[in-house]
Amino acid sequence: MFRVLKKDSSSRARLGIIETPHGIIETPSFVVVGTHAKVRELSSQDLVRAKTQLIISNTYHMWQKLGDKGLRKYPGLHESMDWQRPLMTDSGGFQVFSLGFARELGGGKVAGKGLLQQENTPEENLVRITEEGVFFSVQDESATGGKREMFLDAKKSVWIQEKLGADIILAFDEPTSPLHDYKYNKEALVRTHRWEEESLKAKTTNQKMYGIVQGGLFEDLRNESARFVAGLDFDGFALGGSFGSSFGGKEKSFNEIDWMVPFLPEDKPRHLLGIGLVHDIFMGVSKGVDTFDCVVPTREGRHGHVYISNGRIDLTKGKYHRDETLLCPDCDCAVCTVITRGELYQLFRDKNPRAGYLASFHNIYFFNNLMAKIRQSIAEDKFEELKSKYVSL
RNA sequence: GCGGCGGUGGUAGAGUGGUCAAUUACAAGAGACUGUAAAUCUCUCGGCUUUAUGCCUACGUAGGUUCGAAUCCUACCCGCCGCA
Repeated sequence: MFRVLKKDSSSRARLGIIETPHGIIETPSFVVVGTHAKVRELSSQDLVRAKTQLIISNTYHMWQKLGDKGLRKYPGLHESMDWQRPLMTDSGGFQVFSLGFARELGGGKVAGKGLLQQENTPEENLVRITEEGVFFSVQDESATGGKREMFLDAKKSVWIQEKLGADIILAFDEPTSPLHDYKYNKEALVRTHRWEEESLKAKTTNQKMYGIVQGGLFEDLRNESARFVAGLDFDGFALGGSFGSSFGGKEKSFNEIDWMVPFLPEDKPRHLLGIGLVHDIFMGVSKGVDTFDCVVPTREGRHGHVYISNGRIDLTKGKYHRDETLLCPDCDCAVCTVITRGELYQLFRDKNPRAGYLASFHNIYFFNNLMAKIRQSIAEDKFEELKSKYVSL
Protein backbone atom coordinates (compact mmCIF):
# COMPACT_ATOMS: atom_id res chain seq x y z
CA MET A 1 0.00 0.00 0.00
CA PHE A 2 2.88 2.35 0.77
CA ARG A 3 6.25 2.78 -0.84
CA VAL A 4 9.04 5.05 0.26
CA LEU A 5 10.72 6.42 -2.84
CA LYS A 6 13.40 8.42 -1.21
CA LYS A 7 14.64 9.47 2.20
CA ASP A 8 16.08 12.84 3.01
CA SER A 9 19.71 12.72 4.04
CA SER A 10 19.54 15.23 6.87
CA SER A 11 16.13 14.57 8.41
CA ARG A 12 13.45 11.94 8.65
CA ALA A 13 11.64 13.47 5.68
CA ARG A 14 10.66 11.00 3.03
CA LEU A 15 9.11 10.90 -0.38
CA GLY A 16 6.53 8.21 -0.93
CA ILE A 17 3.43 6.90 -2.59
CA ILE A 18 0.29 5.58 -0.96
CA GLU A 19 -1.77 3.34 -3.21
CA THR A 20 -5.53 3.15 -2.84
CA PRO A 21 -8.38 1.77 -4.94
CA HIS A 22 -9.07 5.34 -6.01
CA GLY A 23 -5.58 6.18 -7.10
CA ILE A 24 -2.28 7.08 -5.59
CA ILE A 25 -1.30 9.75 -3.13
CA GLU A 26 2.11 11.29 -3.51
CA THR A 27 3.54 12.04 -0.11
CA PRO A 28 4.19 14.21 1.79
CA SER A 29 0.65 15.35 1.15
CA PHE A 30 -1.93 17.67 2.56
CA VAL A 31 -5.39 16.27 3.30
CA VAL A 32 -8.27 18.66 2.82
CA VAL A 33 -10.95 18.47 5.48
CA GLY A 34 -14.48 17.87 4.26
CA THR A 35 -16.21 16.94 7.47
CA HIS A 36 -19.77 16.67 6.23
CA ALA A 37 -18.86 14.95 2.97
CA LYS A 38 -18.30 18.39 1.52
CA VAL A 39 -15.39 20.74 1.60
CA ARG A 40 -17.08 23.98 2.55
CA GLU A 41 -17.55 26.32 -0.37
CA LEU A 42 -15.80 24.10 -2.91
CA SER A 43 -16.97 21.66 -5.55
CA SER A 44 -15.07 18.51 -6.34
CA GLN A 45 -13.95 20.12 -9.59
CA ASP A 46 -12.55 23.03 -7.61
CA LEU A 47 -10.68 20.61 -5.39
CA VAL A 48 -9.14 18.88 -8.38
CA ARG A 49 -8.13 22.23 -9.82
CA ALA A 50 -6.60 23.08 -6.44
CA LYS A 51 -4.42 19.95 -6.74
CA THR A 52 -6.14 18.06 -3.94
CA GLN A 53 -5.11 14.43 -3.65
CA LEU A 54 -7.02 13.31 -0.58
CA ILE A 55 -10.01 14.47 1.47
CA ILE A 56 -10.93 13.45 5.01
CA SER A 57 -14.53 13.26 6.11
CA ASN A 58 -15.96 12.57 9.52
CA THR A 59 -17.73 9.62 11.06
CA TYR A 60 -19.46 11.48 13.86
CA HIS A 61 -20.90 14.20 11.70
CA MET A 62 -22.05 11.83 8.96
CA TRP A 63 -23.63 9.60 11.58
CA GLN A 64 -25.50 12.58 13.00
CA LYS A 65 -26.53 13.70 9.56
CA LEU A 66 -27.67 10.39 8.13
CA GLY A 67 -28.61 8.25 11.10
CA ASP A 68 -28.28 4.48 11.05
CA LYS A 69 -31.08 4.16 8.51
CA GLY A 70 -29.54 6.68 6.18
CA LEU A 71 -26.16 5.04 6.50
CA ARG A 72 -27.54 1.62 5.55
CA LYS A 73 -28.62 2.89 2.16
CA TYR A 74 -25.84 5.45 1.74
CA PRO A 75 -24.11 5.09 -1.63
CA GLY A 76 -20.75 5.95 -0.11
CA LEU A 77 -18.70 9.09 0.11
CA HIS A 78 -17.09 8.76 -3.30
CA GLU A 79 -20.43 8.79 -5.07
CA SER A 80 -22.06 11.25 -2.74
CA MET A 81 -19.23 13.74 -3.02
CA ASP A 82 -18.64 13.11 -6.70
CA TRP A 83 -15.01 12.54 -5.78
CA GLN A 84 -13.22 9.65 -7.42
CA ARG A 85 -9.87 10.24 -5.79
CA PRO A 86 -8.72 8.87 -2.43
CA LEU A 87 -10.72 9.55 0.71
CA MET A 88 -10.25 8.91 4.37
CA THR A 89 -12.57 9.18 7.35
CA ASP A 90 -11.90 10.17 10.90
CA SER A 91 -13.36 7.78 13.44
CA GLY A 92 -15.31 10.30 15.49
CA GLY A 93 -12.61 10.10 18.10
CA PHE A 94 -11.79 13.74 17.78
CA GLN A 95 -15.35 14.69 18.72
CA VAL A 96 -14.87 12.80 21.98
CA PHE A 97 -12.41 15.58 22.72
CA SER A 98 -13.78 18.59 20.84
CA LEU A 99 -17.32 18.23 22.18
CA GLY A 100 -16.09 17.14 25.58
CA PHE A 101 -13.00 18.33 27.37
CA ALA A 102 -12.20 20.94 24.74
CA ARG A 103 -15.42 22.66 25.76
CA GLU A 104 -15.20 22.00 29.47
CA LEU A 105 -11.54 22.87 29.94
CA GLY A 106 -11.32 25.40 27.16
CA GLY A 107 -8.53 25.68 24.64
CA GLY A 108 -7.59 23.33 21.88
CA LYS A 109 -5.29 20.41 21.59
CA VAL A 110 -2.19 22.40 20.83
CA ALA A 111 -0.65 23.65 24.03
CA GLY A 112 0.76 27.10 23.77
CA LYS A 113 0.09 30.74 24.27
CA GLY A 114 -3.68 30.54 24.31
CA LEU A 115 -3.72 27.90 26.95
CA LEU A 116 -1.62 29.88 29.36
CA GLN A 117 -2.76 33.44 28.82
CA GLN A 118 -6.43 33.58 28.07
CA GLU A 119 -8.99 32.62 30.61
CA ASN A 120 -11.16 29.84 29.40
CA THR A 121 -14.88 30.21 29.53
CA PRO A 122 -16.09 26.71 30.27
CA GLU A 123 -18.90 25.34 28.19
CA GLU A 124 -20.99 22.30 28.79
CA ASN A 125 -19.24 19.00 28.27
CA LEU A 126 -21.43 17.12 25.80
CA VAL A 127 -19.58 13.85 26.19
CA ARG A 128 -19.71 11.07 28.72
CA ILE A 129 -16.81 8.67 28.40
CA THR A 130 -17.09 5.12 29.67
CA GLU A 131 -14.71 2.19 29.36
CA GLU A 132 -16.87 0.73 26.62
CA GLY A 133 -17.42 3.83 24.53
CA VAL A 134 -18.76 7.34 24.50
CA PHE A 135 -22.18 8.91 25.02
CA PHE A 136 -22.73 12.10 23.04
CA SER A 137 -25.38 14.50 24.23
CA VAL A 138 -27.31 15.71 21.20
CA GLN A 139 -30.33 17.91 20.56
CA ASP A 140 -33.39 15.79 20.01
CA GLU A 141 -35.09 16.77 16.79
CA SER A 142 -38.46 15.54 17.97
CA ALA A 143 -41.20 17.86 19.19
CA THR A 144 -39.92 17.85 22.77
CA GLY A 145 -36.64 19.38 21.65
CA GLY A 146 -34.85 17.93 24.65
CA LYS A 147 -31.52 16.23 24.77
CA ARG A 148 -30.71 12.63 24.32
CA GLU A 149 -27.56 10.57 24.31
CA MET A 150 -26.11 8.67 21.40
CA PHE A 151 -23.57 5.95 21.97
CA LEU A 152 -20.48 5.54 19.86
CA ASP A 153 -17.83 2.89 20.34
CA ALA A 154 -15.14 1.25 18.25
CA LYS A 155 -17.51 -1.25 16.71
CA LYS A 156 -20.06 1.37 15.76
CA SER A 157 -17.42 3.74 14.45
CA VAL A 158 -16.03 1.08 12.17
CA TRP A 159 -19.52 0.09 11.03
CA ILE A 160 -20.20 3.72 10.09
CA GLN A 161 -16.85 4.07 8.35
CA GLU A 162 -17.54 0.95 6.34
CA LYS A 163 -20.84 2.44 5.21
CA LEU A 164 -19.06 5.66 4.28
CA GLY A 165 -16.58 3.62 2.29
CA ALA A 166 -13.45 5.73 2.40
CA ASP A 167 -10.19 4.19 1.23
CA ILE A 168 -8.52 4.81 4.56
CA ILE A 169 -10.34 4.66 7.88
CA LEU A 170 -9.21 5.34 11.43
CA ALA A 171 -9.40 3.43 14.67
CA PHE A 172 -11.65 4.86 17.38
CA ASP A 173 -9.70 6.75 20.02
CA GLU A 174 -9.89 9.25 22.84
CA PRO A 175 -7.62 12.25 22.42
CA THR A 176 -6.74 14.07 25.63
CA SER A 177 -6.35 17.75 26.43
CA PRO A 178 -2.94 19.32 27.03
CA LEU A 179 -4.42 20.23 30.42
CA HIS A 180 -4.88 16.63 31.42
CA ASP A 181 -2.38 15.24 33.88
CA TYR A 182 -0.26 12.14 33.57
CA LYS A 183 -2.68 9.97 35.46
CA TYR A 184 -5.61 10.81 33.22
CA ASN A 185 -3.53 10.38 30.08
CA LYS A 186 -2.46 6.98 31.24
CA GLU A 187 -6.04 5.89 31.88
CA ALA A 188 -7.22 7.28 28.56
CA LEU A 189 -4.36 5.54 26.79
CA VAL A 190 -5.38 2.16 28.15
CA ARG A 191 -8.91 2.81 26.91
CA THR A 192 -7.76 4.00 23.51
CA HIS A 193 -5.51 0.99 23.02
CA ARG A 194 -8.35 -1.34 23.83
CA TRP A 195 -10.69 0.55 21.49
CA GLU A 196 -8.09 0.28 18.75
CA GLU A 197 -7.91 -3.46 19.09
CA GLU A 198 -11.69 -3.55 18.95
CA SER A 199 -11.62 -1.36 15.86
CA LEU A 200 -9.36 -3.81 14.06
CA LYS A 201 -11.51 -6.73 15.10
CA ALA A 202 -14.70 -5.03 13.98
CA LYS A 203 -13.47 -4.39 10.47
CA THR A 204 -15.10 -6.54 7.76
CA THR A 205 -14.03 -4.77 4.56
CA ASN A 206 -10.68 -4.41 2.86
CA GLN A 207 -10.48 -0.69 3.60
CA LYS A 208 -7.11 0.33 4.98
CA MET A 209 -7.17 1.16 8.66
CA TYR A 210 -4.75 3.40 10.54
CA GLY A 211 -4.09 3.01 14.23
CA ILE A 212 -3.74 6.14 16.32
CA VAL A 213 -0.90 6.87 18.69
CA GLN A 214 -1.81 8.92 21.75
CA GLY A 215 -0.08 9.74 25.02
CA GLY A 216 -0.50 13.48 25.36
CA LEU A 217 2.49 15.59 26.24
CA PHE A 218 4.28 12.74 28.02
CA GLU A 219 7.31 11.14 26.44
CA ASP A 220 7.03 7.73 28.04
CA LEU A 221 3.33 7.48 27.19
CA ARG A 222 4.02 8.46 23.59
CA ASN A 223 6.76 5.80 23.44
CA GLU A 224 4.53 3.22 25.01
CA SER A 225 1.62 4.04 22.75
CA ALA A 226 3.72 3.96 19.60
CA ARG A 227 5.16 0.58 20.55
CA PHE A 228 1.76 -0.82 21.32
CA VAL A 229 -0.04 0.47 18.26
CA ALA A 230 2.86 -0.43 15.97
CA GLY A 231 2.43 -4.00 17.20
CA LEU A 232 -1.12 -4.19 15.90
CA ASP A 233 -2.02 -5.08 12.35
CA PHE A 234 -2.69 -1.60 11.04
CA ASP A 235 -2.01 -0.39 7.50
CA GLY A 236 -0.70 2.95 8.67
CA PHE A 237 -0.39 5.10 11.74
CA ALA A 238 -1.89 8.38 12.77
CA LEU A 239 -0.40 10.63 15.40
CA GLY A 240 -3.15 12.19 17.46
CA GLY A 241 -4.02 14.05 20.60
CA SER A 242 -2.32 17.02 22.12
CA PHE A 243 0.91 18.64 21.10
CA GLY A 244 3.07 21.24 22.80
CA SER A 245 3.70 23.57 19.94
CA SER A 246 5.26 26.61 21.50
CA PHE A 247 6.76 25.25 24.67
CA GLY A 248 10.48 25.70 24.34
CA GLY A 249 10.22 27.76 21.20
CA LYS A 250 9.22 26.95 17.68
CA GLU A 251 12.23 24.84 16.74
CA LYS A 252 11.71 22.54 19.67
CA SER A 253 8.01 22.19 19.12
CA PHE A 254 6.23 18.98 18.28
CA ASN A 255 8.70 16.90 20.20
CA GLU A 256 5.87 14.44 20.60
CA ILE A 257 6.41 13.35 17.01
CA ASP A 258 10.00 12.41 17.81
CA TRP A 259 8.72 10.35 20.71
CA MET A 260 6.55 8.23 18.40
CA VAL A 261 8.04 7.94 14.93
CA PRO A 262 11.10 5.86 15.84
CA PHE A 263 8.80 3.10 17.07
CA LEU A 264 6.69 3.02 13.93
CA PRO A 265 7.52 0.79 10.97
CA GLU A 266 9.31 2.50 8.10
CA ASP A 267 7.16 0.85 5.47
CA LYS A 268 3.80 2.18 6.67
CA PRO A 269 2.44 5.67 6.14
CA ARG A 270 2.23 8.15 9.00
CA HIS A 271 -0.51 10.72 9.30
CA LEU A 272 -0.40 13.72 11.62
CA LEU A 273 -3.96 14.35 12.73
CA GLY A 274 -5.29 17.87 12.57
CA ILE A 275 -2.02 19.68 12.36
CA GLY A 276 -1.27 21.92 9.47
CA LEU A 277 0.12 25.42 9.94
CA VAL A 278 2.94 25.99 7.49
CA HIS A 279 5.55 25.83 10.21
CA ASP A 280 4.03 22.69 11.67
CA ILE A 281 3.99 20.93 8.32
CA PHE A 282 7.71 21.47 7.92
CA MET A 283 8.23 20.22 11.46
CA GLY A 284 6.15 17.16 10.71
CA VAL A 285 7.77 16.32 7.39
CA SER A 286 11.24 16.62 8.83
CA LYS A 287 10.21 14.33 11.65
CA GLY A 288 8.94 11.68 9.25
CA VAL A 289 5.25 12.45 8.74
CA ASP A 290 3.71 11.65 5.36
CA THR A 291 0.27 13.21 5.44
CA PHE A 292 -1.43 16.10 7.27
CA ASP A 293 -5.02 17.14 7.55
CA CYS A 294 -6.05 20.53 8.83
CA VAL A 295 -9.00 22.92 8.69
CA VAL A 296 -6.77 25.96 8.54
CA PRO A 297 -6.89 26.67 4.80
CA THR A 298 -10.67 26.44 4.63
CA ARG A 299 -11.67 27.91 7.97
CA GLU A 300 -9.18 30.74 7.93
CA GLY A 301 -10.02 31.38 4.31
CA ARG A 302 -13.66 31.89 5.24
CA HIS A 303 -12.50 34.19 8.01
CA GLY A 304 -10.53 36.34 5.62
CA HIS A 305 -7.01 35.04 5.99
CA VAL A 306 -5.07 34.22 2.91
CA TYR A 307 -1.76 32.35 2.89
CA ILE A 308 0.93 33.85 0.73
CA SER A 309 4.52 32.93 0.09
CA ASN A 310 5.88 34.99 2.96
CA GLY A 311 3.18 34.58 5.55
CA ARG A 312 -0.48 35.36 5.83
CA ILE A 313 -2.58 38.41 5.11
CA ASP A 314 -5.96 39.38 6.52
CA LEU A 315 -8.18 40.54 3.71
CA THR A 316 -10.74 42.06 6.06
CA LYS A 317 -8.34 44.84 7.02
CA GLY A 318 -9.01 48.30 5.69
CA LYS A 319 -5.52 48.66 4.32
CA TYR A 320 -6.44 46.42 1.40
CA HIS A 321 -9.31 48.66 0.39
CA ARG A 322 -7.69 49.92 -2.78
CA ASP A 323 -4.91 47.38 -3.09
CA GLU A 324 -4.62 46.51 -6.75
CA THR A 325 -1.97 43.82 -6.41
CA LEU A 326 -3.05 40.31 -7.24
CA LEU A 327 -4.07 38.23 -4.25
CA CYS A 328 -0.83 36.31 -4.13
CA PRO A 329 1.32 37.57 -6.99
CA ASP A 330 3.60 34.56 -7.27
CA CYS A 331 0.77 32.04 -7.10
CA ASP A 332 -0.50 30.58 -10.34
CA CYS A 333 -3.87 29.40 -9.06
CA ALA A 334 -7.13 30.25 -10.77
CA VAL A 335 -7.93 32.90 -8.17
CA CYS A 336 -4.63 34.69 -7.84
CA THR A 337 -4.21 35.21 -11.53
CA VAL A 338 -7.47 37.17 -11.67
CA ILE A 339 -8.47 38.61 -8.29
CA THR A 340 -6.85 41.59 -6.62
CA ARG A 341 -6.60 42.09 -2.88
CA GLY A 342 -8.87 45.12 -3.11
CA GLU A 343 -11.53 43.08 -4.89
CA LEU A 344 -11.40 40.29 -2.35
CA TYR A 345 -11.44 42.86 0.45
CA GLN A 346 -14.62 44.30 -1.00
CA LEU A 347 -16.24 40.87 -1.23
CA PHE A 348 -15.45 40.22 2.43
CA ARG A 349 -16.84 43.63 3.33
CA ASP A 350 -20.02 42.88 1.45
CA LYS A 351 -20.25 39.54 3.22
CA ASN A 352 -20.41 37.97 -0.19
CA PRO A 353 -20.06 34.16 0.16
CA ARG A 354 -17.82 34.26 -2.87
CA ALA A 355 -15.15 35.81 -0.66
CA GLY A 356 -14.84 32.68 1.47
CA TYR A 357 -14.95 30.55 -1.64
CA LEU A 358 -12.10 32.38 -3.35
CA ALA A 359 -9.94 32.51 -0.23
CA SER A 360 -10.56 28.84 0.52
CA PHE A 361 -9.73 27.86 -3.02
CA HIS A 362 -6.46 29.72 -2.98
CA ASN A 363 -5.50 28.49 0.48
CA ILE A 364 -6.08 24.88 -0.48
CA TYR A 365 -4.09 25.38 -3.63
CA PHE A 366 -1.41 27.05 -1.56
CA PHE A 367 -1.11 24.12 0.84
CA ASN A 368 -1.27 21.47 -1.87
CA ASN A 369 1.29 23.39 -3.85
CA LEU A 370 3.49 23.76 -0.80
CA MET A 371 3.43 19.98 -0.40
CA ALA A 372 4.40 19.61 -4.05
CA LYS A 373 7.35 21.91 -3.44
CA ILE A 374 8.30 19.85 -0.41
CA ARG A 375 8.17 16.64 -2.44
CA GLN A 376 10.30 18.18 -5.11
CA SER A 377 12.77 19.45 -2.56
CA ILE A 378 13.16 15.99 -1.04
CA ALA A 379 13.66 14.54 -4.49
CA GLU A 380 16.37 17.10 -5.17
CA ASP A 381 17.98 16.90 -1.73
CA LYS A 382 16.97 20.46 -1.01
CA PHE A 383 14.44 19.93 1.74
CA GLU A 384 16.41 21.67 4.48
CA GLU A 385 16.91 24.63 2.21
CA LEU A 386 13.19 24.93 1.52
CA LYS A 387 12.34 24.35 5.15
CA SER A 388 14.61 27.07 6.45
CA LYS A 389 13.05 29.48 3.98
CA TYR A 390 9.57 28.93 5.35
CA VAL A 391 10.27 28.15 8.98
CA SER A 392 12.26 31.31 9.53
CA LEU A 393 9.26 33.44 8.64
C1' G B 1 -47.55 82.88 10.77
C1' C B 2 -50.23 79.12 13.85
C1' G B 3 -50.37 74.02 15.57
C1' G B 4 -48.08 69.16 16.14
C1' C B 5 -43.76 66.23 16.35
C1' G B 6 -38.65 65.86 16.69
C1' G B 7 -33.13 67.28 17.33
C1' U B 8 -28.62 61.70 21.57
C1' G B 9 -21.82 59.42 20.37
C1' G B 10 -19.27 57.61 12.76
C1' U B 11 -24.62 56.01 11.33
C1' A B 12 -29.40 54.07 12.81
C1' G B 13 -31.87 54.14 17.15
C1' A B 14 -32.93 53.25 22.96
C1' G B 15 -33.11 56.15 27.26
C1' U B 16 -37.82 60.63 29.60
C1' G B 17 -35.01 63.26 37.32
C1' G B 18 -30.07 60.07 40.19
C1' U B 19 -27.22 53.38 39.41
C1' C B 20 -25.71 57.39 32.04
C1' A B 21 -19.93 58.42 28.87
C1' A B 22 -25.31 56.67 27.91
C1' U B 23 -29.03 49.62 25.98
C1' U B 24 -28.71 47.65 21.14
C1' A B 25 -27.47 47.16 15.99
C1' C B 26 -24.41 48.53 12.06
C1' A B 27 -19.92 50.79 10.61
C1' A B 28 -14.74 51.05 12.27
C1' G B 29 -10.16 48.96 14.80
C1' A B 30 -7.47 44.70 17.03
C1' G B 31 -6.99 39.51 18.00
C1' A B 32 -8.01 34.29 17.78
C1' C B 33 -8.83 29.93 14.83
C1' U B 34 -4.49 23.29 13.93
C1' G B 35 -8.45 14.89 13.14
C1' U B 36 -14.66 21.94 11.71
C1' A B 37 -21.49 22.15 16.50
C1' A B 38 -16.53 27.98 13.72
C1' A B 39 -19.30 32.05 6.48
C1' U B 40 -17.44 31.80 13.73
C1' C B 41 -15.76 33.73 18.36
C1' U B 42 -13.31 37.49 21.62
C1' C B 43 -11.83 42.47 22.77
C1' U B 44 -11.89 47.93 21.74
C1' C B 45 -14.84 51.75 20.06
C1' G B 46 -15.98 60.64 23.46
C1' G B 47 -11.02 62.68 25.17
C1' C B 48 -6.97 62.30 28.66
C1' U B 49 -3.85 59.96 31.75
C1' U B 50 -0.98 57.06 36.90
C1' U B 51 -6.09 52.34 32.16
C1' A B 52 -9.07 53.57 37.28
C1' U B 53 -15.21 52.08 42.08
C1' G B 54 -9.68 58.27 37.99
C1' C B 55 -10.21 63.24 35.69
C1' C B 56 -12.42 66.18 31.85
C1' U B 57 -15.98 67.34 27.91
C1' A B 58 -20.62 65.64 26.21
C1' C B 59 -27.39 63.96 24.52
C1' G B 60 -29.28 71.23 19.03
C1' U B 61 -27.90 76.53 21.58
C1' A B 62 -28.43 79.67 25.92
C1' G B 63 -30.43 80.21 30.53
C1' G B 64 -33.42 78.29 34.69
C1' U B 65 -35.68 74.73 38.48
C1' U B 66 -33.30 70.89 41.60
C1' C B 67 -28.86 68.24 46.42
C1' G B 68 -28.77 66.13 41.30
C1' A B 69 -30.98 67.11 34.32
C1' A B 70 -29.96 63.66 28.05
C1' U B 71 -34.49 63.50 30.96
C1' C B 72 -38.55 69.16 33.92
C1' C B 73 -39.27 74.78 32.62
C1' U B 74 -38.23 79.25 29.36
C1' A B 75 -36.25 81.44 25.04
C1' C B 76 -33.83 80.78 20.60
C1' C B 77 -31.92 77.86 16.28
C1' C B 78 -32.77 73.75 12.93
C1' G B 79 -35.77 69.62 10.58
C1' C B 80 -40.36 67.06 9.27
C1' C B 81 -45.80 67.10 9.02
C1' G B 82 -50.60 69.65 9.05
C1' C B 83 -53.38 74.31 8.67
C1' A B 84 -53.26 79.22 6.74
